[in-house]
Amino acid sequence: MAHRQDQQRRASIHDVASRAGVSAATVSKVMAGVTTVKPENAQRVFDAVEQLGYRIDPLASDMRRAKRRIIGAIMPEFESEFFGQMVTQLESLAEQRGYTLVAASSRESEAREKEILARMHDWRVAGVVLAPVRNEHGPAADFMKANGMTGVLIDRVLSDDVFDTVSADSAAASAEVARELIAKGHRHILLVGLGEQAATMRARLDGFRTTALKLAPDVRIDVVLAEADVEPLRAQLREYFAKGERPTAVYSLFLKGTLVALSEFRRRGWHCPNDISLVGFDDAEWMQVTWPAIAAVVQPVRQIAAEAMDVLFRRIEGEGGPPMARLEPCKVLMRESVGSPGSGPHSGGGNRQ
Amino acid sequence: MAHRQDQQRRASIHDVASRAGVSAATVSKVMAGVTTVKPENAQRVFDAVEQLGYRIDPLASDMRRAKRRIIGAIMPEFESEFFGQMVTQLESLAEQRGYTLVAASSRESEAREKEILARMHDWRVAGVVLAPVRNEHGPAADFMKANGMTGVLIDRVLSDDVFDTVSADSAAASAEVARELIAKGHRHILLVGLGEQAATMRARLDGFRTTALKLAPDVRIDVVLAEADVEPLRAQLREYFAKGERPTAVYSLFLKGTLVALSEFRRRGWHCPNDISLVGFDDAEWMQVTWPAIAAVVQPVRQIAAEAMDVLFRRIEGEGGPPMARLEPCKVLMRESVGSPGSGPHSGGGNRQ
DNA sequence: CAACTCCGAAAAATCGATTTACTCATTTCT
DNA sequence: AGAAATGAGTAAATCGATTTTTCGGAGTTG
Repeated sequence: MAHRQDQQRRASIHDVASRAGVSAATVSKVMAGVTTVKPENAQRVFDAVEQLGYRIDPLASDMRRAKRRIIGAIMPEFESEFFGQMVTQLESLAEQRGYTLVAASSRESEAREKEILARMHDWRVAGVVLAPVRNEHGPAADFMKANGMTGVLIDRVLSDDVFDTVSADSAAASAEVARELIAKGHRHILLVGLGEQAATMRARLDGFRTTALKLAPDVRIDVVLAEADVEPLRAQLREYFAKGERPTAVYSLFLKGTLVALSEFRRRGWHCPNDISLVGFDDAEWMQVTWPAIAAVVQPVRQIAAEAMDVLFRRIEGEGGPPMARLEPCKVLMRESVGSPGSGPHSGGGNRQ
Repeated sequence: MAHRQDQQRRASIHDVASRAGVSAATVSKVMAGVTTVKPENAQRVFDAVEQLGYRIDPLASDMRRAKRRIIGAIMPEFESEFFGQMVTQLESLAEQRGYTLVAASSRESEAREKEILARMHDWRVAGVVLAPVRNEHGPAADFMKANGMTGVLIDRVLSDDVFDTVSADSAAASAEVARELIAKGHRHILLVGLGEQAATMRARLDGFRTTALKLAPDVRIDVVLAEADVEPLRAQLREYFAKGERPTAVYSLFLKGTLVALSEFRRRGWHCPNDISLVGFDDAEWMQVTWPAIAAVVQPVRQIAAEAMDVLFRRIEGEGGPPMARLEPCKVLMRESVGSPGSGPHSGGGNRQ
């Protein structure tokens, strides 16, 4: 039982040492599980530890080593299920290896990303899991390279010449979406994306286009790409529909795009899947309880997190070799928001609002 | 310009000191902004700092003080918008004061909650923001009290005899929901909740019931309360409807309950608001883009975070006085999922699945 | 029996800052 | 003028561990 010290300062290794009648070095060895300690002394140490409720101070413990047992995680935001689950996973994996995870949100800003990184460098973190705002070529990755930091890039990346990367296999998933939509008879499809995340978006776009065109050379694929923010995307989308464009299906290349598409459908009084079909990259819990349920590409969060931490720790332990670029396979959940064109009333441009 | 040190170890305060031709103590004073330093020496220090790219090592800097400049945050989960926004806010507020936020997820487990707390105690965090899994009377709060930790409890709490608490004003919000539903003519309303979070749930429940009964003494209020988990709630809800119960409105007292209610409506082919009205405690981004948009109580995340950090730092700085229990007002967004009973086809127990 | 190797443990150095105590000069006050 | 107060700075102690070095004694060897 170890109470009674309460608010006063906690027992240090020296307190344990003097209580056990040994030196601090011996206590340190016992705690580290070194075998060259006389069993009798080890027992005295254990007893003292028990009586004083002693626990190693991780801060002091990390002081001497060049790399502290801290992993930094930088995510663009914490508000979505994807990054929420990602942080949960990363934290759990770091903890399993005796590391502390310090997570920070770059709030979709590259400037902040770099600031956070500098702070983590100050903390001398052993490694960083960076989900860049834009892609692998931003200032954050440069900073990491310039300062010789150990890290792994995830999510909005494809490959890098210095860091390992782990992301969802956007191209393959998009190809599958293409197969499904073409098979359902869609021949006029709108893709909605964000230009900033260049490589990933391109992979999703090309993955879709290549497969769609192969299966149906006559398919018409329109693309609405906003530069950086979501609101401009809404405006562009509105303009696109205002021109009278009437695709039979929309494939949103990212989560917020799915929200925007849905709300634009609402404005016009279009219902899925009768008036238009919808598939979104990235799944969310609500998508299966709404009516209709929204079809989505499910990213393998756990695998991405596990793989990222795996390769990160291998690098921390000094493993060499060229950086690897992992792509983890997604699942595509075709739900009610996808149907065949023309199977419903297809009410046309009625505007409800 | 400070590059060129790259992977080798970073400059320490002694490196700066010798380059500037002063002692480490002087460098420390300059960095801390102490005025009793000759301007000339201060300048030499600044120059050396610039040239070496020196930055204080927060770990070493914290070594001596009893309370490190770290704030711990423990949330039940990271996957929901509410806690995601909360962590983002808390991180931002901690950073503003020069503190580092270490966030951890208890994953809805009180056992884990206590483990995390023990680890944070090891880190000698200056303070903890705890959003308990259950309520303010769990083992985690006990641990904090037993060890004299500084902290503030948020979200699923009402008040405590030791710690300050900050949460949404559940009762007032629920009273407003009651007013709205009664005004719309509802006289048979189902409340859906989770028993584990006793006090908060009770506040929402009582807040609703009191006001509803005052305005319409003839109202019938049913309650389906699951003990701990969400799946049992689904089963109970299914059983409730299977009995032939047919309330005209459902008020879910927590987010997951809203999801469950919606999916049960789906199973039976009921649409909002024609067949049944729905209001949920806790808002989410998707709720305004689905059809119908789901009415919800919006919790004041920013205010809760700001108030929590405010009072926490006051306590860290030694402010005494009895613990305070803050309740922050919510907003109620009445959206399309709420209508008047009998205004639609009210199709009865049609089962789609 | 002296020289040598091992073992286990203690003493001391180290990590990178902060803080205390103390040393000279200057001022300031009486 | 002499005492006290202030200024500016340094050396050393400190925080709580880990790691390196040193040391005493037991056991081996020639």
